[in-house]
Amino acid sequence: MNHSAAEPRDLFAIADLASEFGISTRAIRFYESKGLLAPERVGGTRIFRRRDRARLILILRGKRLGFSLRDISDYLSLYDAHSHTAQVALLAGKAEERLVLLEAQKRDLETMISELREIQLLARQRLAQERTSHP
Amino acid sequence: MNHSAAEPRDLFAIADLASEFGISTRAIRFYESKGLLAPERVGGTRIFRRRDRARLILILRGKRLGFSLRDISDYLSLYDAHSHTAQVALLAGKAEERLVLLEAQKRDLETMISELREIQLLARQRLAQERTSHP
DNA sequence: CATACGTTTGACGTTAACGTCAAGCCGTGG
DNA sequence: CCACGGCTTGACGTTAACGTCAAACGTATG
Repeated sequence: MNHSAAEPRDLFAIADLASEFGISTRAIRFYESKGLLAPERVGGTRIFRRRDRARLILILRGKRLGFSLRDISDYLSLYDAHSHTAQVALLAGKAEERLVLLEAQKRDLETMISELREIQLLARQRLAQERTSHP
Repeated sequence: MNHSAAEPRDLFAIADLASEFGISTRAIRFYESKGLLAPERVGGTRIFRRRDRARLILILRGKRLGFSLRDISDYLSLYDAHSHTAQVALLAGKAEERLVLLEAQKRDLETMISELREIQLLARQRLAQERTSHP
């Protein structure tokens, strides 16, 4: 019997992660070149462990949030132990700024959607009008 | 006595709009080159009216929302009368997609902020610990 | 052994949305 | 008249985040 229940893998090739997250191997190598990842090597080949995979997940979340790789790099370094409170506060500040932005965007977008709905309504009315006037 | 109460201006130079909205004149010319604006000309000089100014406001809102100039162009054309319902529906779709995205981002960001707060808490504790162990 | 596959590095290309000159036109003030 | 400020077009530069080859290597397989 196995000591582990789920037995999650610990070793990944670059293509494994690429396909799992729907990104290119080029992107992953690019992140490494920017210092966001540091997989081990066997010969020349990159070997990724769960830790690297976790970092990649954080990277992708950061990207979804619209942060630059530079920002994400700073963020990741907070997970690497010796984070200074000042640094953390700074990043938390950036995150909150962006949250405020997001909320404003959401309002803008809701405005936009209702404008579109109104235009749509008018267009539909126009169509109906044309049909009744050209029978 | 004037027939208008507020008497809003109707003619603007490119620099007026640029400074009003905190963008460059280059940007405005760029938007025109992409067909998003079509100010009148007096000689060679662009003259913007309220209508152009209104379009610029829509452009900037679109940009805040992360839409490409191409998307914004489509959106603007909806205001130019003959919008087809299909087009409107398509853009409303895009807007809603993005709204869903924004809501997901907001959740992601809230997660991120609480992570940062936690890291900050740990860092503070570590600092306090160091102070008591090195008096 | 041949070939096929996955991997590597390196170099160059790409896209969007402007920024940054450069050179020239135009009307005004002194 | 001449300088000045604001406007014009045109051309080239910039940045981020990869994409797209190319050439070479290692290894597993028939």
